Amino acid sequence: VALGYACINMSLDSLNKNAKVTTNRSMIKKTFVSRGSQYASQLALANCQDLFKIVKWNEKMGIKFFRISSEMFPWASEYDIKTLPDYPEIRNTLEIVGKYAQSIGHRLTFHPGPFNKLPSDDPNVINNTSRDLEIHGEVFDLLCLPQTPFAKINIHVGAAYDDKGRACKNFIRNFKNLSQSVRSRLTVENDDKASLYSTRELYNMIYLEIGIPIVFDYHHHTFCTGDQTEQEALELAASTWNGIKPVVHYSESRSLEQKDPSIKPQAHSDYVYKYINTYGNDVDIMIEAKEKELALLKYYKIHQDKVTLA
DNA sequence: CCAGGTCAAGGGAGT
DNA sequence: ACTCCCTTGACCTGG
Repeated sequence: VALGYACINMSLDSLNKNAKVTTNRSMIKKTFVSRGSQYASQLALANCQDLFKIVKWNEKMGIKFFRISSEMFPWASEYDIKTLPDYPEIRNTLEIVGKYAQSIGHRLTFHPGPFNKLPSDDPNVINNTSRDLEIHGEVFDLLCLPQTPFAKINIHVGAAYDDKGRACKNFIRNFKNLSQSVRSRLTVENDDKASLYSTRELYNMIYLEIGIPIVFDYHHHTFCTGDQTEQEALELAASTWNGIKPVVHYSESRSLEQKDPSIKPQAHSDYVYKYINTYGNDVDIMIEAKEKELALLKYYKIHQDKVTLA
């Protein structure tokens, strides 16, 4: 069981402005319009170089699991990465990072954003979604990571349109048009509202049709159980990974942590406190907490007697 | 240097 | 019809 954290390293990101280490350099549209992919290239290269620093920092701390930010290439949908002025250096950097990560057993994953809507009927939406997913596949290929869900690209189904059966059929049809680079890595995650997809629904409507693994999210499960216990849903999801170690997501309620009922219950806490019960299953746990690796290390400290980092 | 306003995308939910 | 929220806050401007 490896513990992981997502996208931002607080320890390195909160250094002073010139020294900060981050993979999230970005820009608003106005800046992209005026400065274009030249500037995007600079930001992307700096992001890739800092990814290496984060992975090395993780290794030093004993952490073996990290979610890469989808903002590494700002405005990536608007250009071809291979045409960037810094492409040779970017490619070289990513190859070094990925091979280093593989050599030390450090797992890297992606979680593209909520605008990816594979169930859509709108060809423009499908184009945008495919484009975004393909970029994630391309970056994993540049990192020389395996075309398996070990390097997962995890998304939500994304829509129900009052007809989950039809939505999932669309999802599957559009899935089949994606490249091998994406299809081989794609996973789906259970949702945090009853109107969307429980683990059981993902199993029946997605996994049984196309065999892609399910990421079980503990916190989401409490809002959308599909009439399964936590253990049942976790084990159903874990059964879909076909030899690759499953990933689960863990977070706790911010509303309870901050003792503020006005915060919506789905929001994530700064830290996590409870022991994460995996019911004896060998899984990697992505801890989704606002304080990132600090939350991970604190969790490890609290539960040191029964938890290992990796 | 800082706080406050703003920011690509699609869908769902609350107003 | 409008606004906010979501993977993951970060960018930019005006003071």
